Amino acid sequence: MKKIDILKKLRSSGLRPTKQRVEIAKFLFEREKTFHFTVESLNKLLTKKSASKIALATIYNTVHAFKTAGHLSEVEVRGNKTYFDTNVSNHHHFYDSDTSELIDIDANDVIIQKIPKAPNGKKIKNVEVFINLKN
Amino acid sequence: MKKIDILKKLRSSGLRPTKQRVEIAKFLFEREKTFHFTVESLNKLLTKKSASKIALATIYNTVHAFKTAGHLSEVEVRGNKTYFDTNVSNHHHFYDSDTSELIDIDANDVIIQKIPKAPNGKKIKNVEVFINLKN
DNA sequence: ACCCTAGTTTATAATTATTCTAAAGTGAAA
DNA sequence: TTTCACTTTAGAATAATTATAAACTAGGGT
Repeated sequence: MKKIDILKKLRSSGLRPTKQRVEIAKFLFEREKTFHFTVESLNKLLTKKSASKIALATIYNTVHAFKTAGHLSEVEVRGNKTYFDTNVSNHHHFYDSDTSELIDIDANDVIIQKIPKAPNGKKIKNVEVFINLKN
Repeated sequence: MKKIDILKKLRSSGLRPTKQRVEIAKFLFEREKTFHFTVESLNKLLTKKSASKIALATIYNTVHAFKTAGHLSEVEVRGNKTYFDTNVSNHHHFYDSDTSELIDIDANDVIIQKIPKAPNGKKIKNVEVFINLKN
C-alpha cells in the first residue's frame, strides 16, 4: 500500500492524517502478509524502527481509531492479551499458547454445520472459532 | 453436592480443605445449573452471603487452584473480562456484550464439518466456538 | 491431645495494562 | 494566514492481577 493510499484510507474514514497516524498506518499496512500485534509489541517495534518517539497513549488512540474505522480487527485470547489483526475479513484463528502466537485461518477453511439459535430476542452477530494448539 | 463430597473433591485434588476453600467450593458447586462468574463478581457475592470476609487474594488463589485441579474452566471474551465456568465439560459459548453475559452451548449443539490441519509440529488441543450476540 | 511444619491466608505493596486529563501542538477550512 | 476543532503528549489515575512476607492452621507424627 502506497503513501497516497494510506492518506486516502485515513481521510476516507474521517481520520486526519497526522504525522503519527501516517507513520503507524505505514508500518501496519505497507506489508504483504497480515500482521498480529499487541499495543505493547507495536510500541516496541515503532520505537526501534523510527527516530521520533510516539507516545504510548497515541498508539492506543490510533489503534482504537483504526479498529473503529474497520482497518483493524481485535482478537482476544486466553492470557489477557489483546491482539489486533490487520486482516479485517471474516476469519478464524489458531492460538499457540506456548509462543503466544496467533495464526489466521481463512473463513473457507472452517465449515460449521450446526449452530444453536440465538436466545430470546437476540441475534447472532458473528461466530468466532479458536483452535488452541499444543505441541 | 454435599459437604462430604466437597471435602472429597478438594482432598482428591491435593487441596487442603481450609475454611475459605470449603466456603468458596460450597458456593460454587452446591447448585444445579452451571455458574459463570468473574473474580470480582464472586467476591461481591461471597461478601454479601457470608459474615466472614475472605481476602481478594485468596479468591484469586482459590479460583486458580480450582481451575488447575479441573474443577473450573476459564473463558476469555472481548472486553478484558475473564470468566470462570463451573461447567468443565467440553462446550461452547454465546457471549452477549450488551449484558456481558456468557451462556453455555452444549457441545452437541455445534457441529463443525471442516477445520484446517494444525501447522508444522503442532497438534490441536481444543476448538472453542464463540457466538457473539446483538439485539 | 499436643506439636510441628508445610501449606494457606491475609493485608498491603507492586506490577501491568489501559484510560483519563489538561495543556500544548497542528491539519485544513475559510 | 488565521482560527479552531481535532490530536498528541506526559503524567496521573484506574483497574485487574500478582507478589511479598508475616501470621495462621490442617493434619501427620509423637
